[in-house]
Amino acid sequence: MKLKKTLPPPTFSDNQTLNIDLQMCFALYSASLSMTKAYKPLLAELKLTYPQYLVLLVLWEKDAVTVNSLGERLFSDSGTLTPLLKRLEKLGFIQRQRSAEDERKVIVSLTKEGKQLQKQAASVPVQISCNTGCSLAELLLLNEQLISLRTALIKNSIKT
Amino acid sequence: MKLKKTLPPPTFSDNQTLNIDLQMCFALYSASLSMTKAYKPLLAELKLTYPQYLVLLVLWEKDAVTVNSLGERLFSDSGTLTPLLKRLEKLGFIQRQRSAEDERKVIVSLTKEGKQLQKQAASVPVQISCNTGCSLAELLLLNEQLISLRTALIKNSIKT
DNA sequence: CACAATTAAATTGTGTACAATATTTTATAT
DNA sequence: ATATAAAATATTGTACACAATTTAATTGTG
Repeated sequence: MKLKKTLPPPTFSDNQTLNIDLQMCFALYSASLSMTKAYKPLLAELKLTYPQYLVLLVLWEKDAVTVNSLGERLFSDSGTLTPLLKRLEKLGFIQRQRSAEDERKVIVSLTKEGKQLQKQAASVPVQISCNTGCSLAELLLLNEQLISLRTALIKNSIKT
Repeated sequence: MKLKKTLPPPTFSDNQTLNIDLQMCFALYSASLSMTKAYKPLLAELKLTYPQYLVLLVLWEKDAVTVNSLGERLFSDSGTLTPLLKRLEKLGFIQRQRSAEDERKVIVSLTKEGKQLQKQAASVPVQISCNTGCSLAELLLLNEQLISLRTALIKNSIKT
C-alpha cells in the first residue's frame, strides 16, 4: 500500500487567502471558458460544439469504442455522453449500436461524414494555438502542468 | 492603431496535430472540470456551487456592486448571473435591489449570513491547494500563465 | 439452475454557459 | 420635447456537467 503524498498547505498571508486574483482555481476556470469561446466560431463552421469535437478527436484516434471507454478518455460519464452522442448521431457524424456480444454495451463509430470531417478540423487547433500567444514549448509545458494538476486533483480529492 | 501581434503557428508533425493528449486545450478543459469536482464536496457543506462561491469571493472583496461589474470580474454576463444570483438570494446570502439613482442597475450586496460565510470558507482554498500537489511557487506560476493565456485568447479570438 | 451482485447505458433533475432577444430605463440628437 | 440610440438587466432556448436513480444484461455463487 502506497503512502498518500500530499504537500503541506501553501501559506498565504491571511488577507490574501481568498483574493480571487491569486487563486489559480479561478484562473483555470476562466481560462478554460475563454478557450471554449475561442473554439466556438471555428467549430461552428463544422456544426460542432467543443465537447462534441472532443468526442470526434477520440474517435479519429480509435474508431468503434464503447461509451464507457469514451468516458474514461474524456473524464466524463454516460449522463453527459449519452445525450451528446445522440446529437452527434442526429448530425450524421457517428453511429451508436448495441454490441452483439454484450448487449449492455453501445459501440460508437464514425460515419463516412464523421471521418471526412477530420480533414476540415485539422486547421482548428493550429488556429487556436496562434490565438494563445504561446510558443510551442510553452504550450507543451502548460499541457504537462495541467495534466499533472488534473492527476493530483483526481487522486487527492475526496469523492463526496 | 496597434499592430496585432500573433505568433506563427507552432508546427506539429501531421500525425500529432489532432492528438488529444498533446492538446493543451483538453488538458485545460479537463483540469478545470477536475478542479470544480474537487471543490464540490467542500462547498456543498456551505450549500454553495463553485460559480456561486466565485460571486461571494468578489463580494467579500467589495460589497454592493452591480451585476455588470460582477460580470466583468468573473468574465460572465447577465444570462448566467441573473439566475445564479436569484439562487444565492433564495439561499439568503445576498440581496438584489434596483439602484435608486439608475433604475436599470441592480445592486448585489451581502446579507449578514453571506458575510458570516466568509469565515467558514477560509479553509476551502487551503484544502484545495493541498490536493493540487503543487507548491506555492508552482501555484503562483500556473496562475500567471493561465491569466496571460486567458488575456491572449480574449484579445485574439474572433467574436462569432 | 436460481438469484444476488455487478456492469453499462439511459434517464431525471439541478445548475451553469452563452447566444439571441426582449424589456425597461437613461442618454442623446435633432 | 420627442424620437432614437444606448445601457443594464432579464428571458428564452440549446448544450453541457454531474449526482442520483433506473433499466437491462451479464457474471458470480451457492
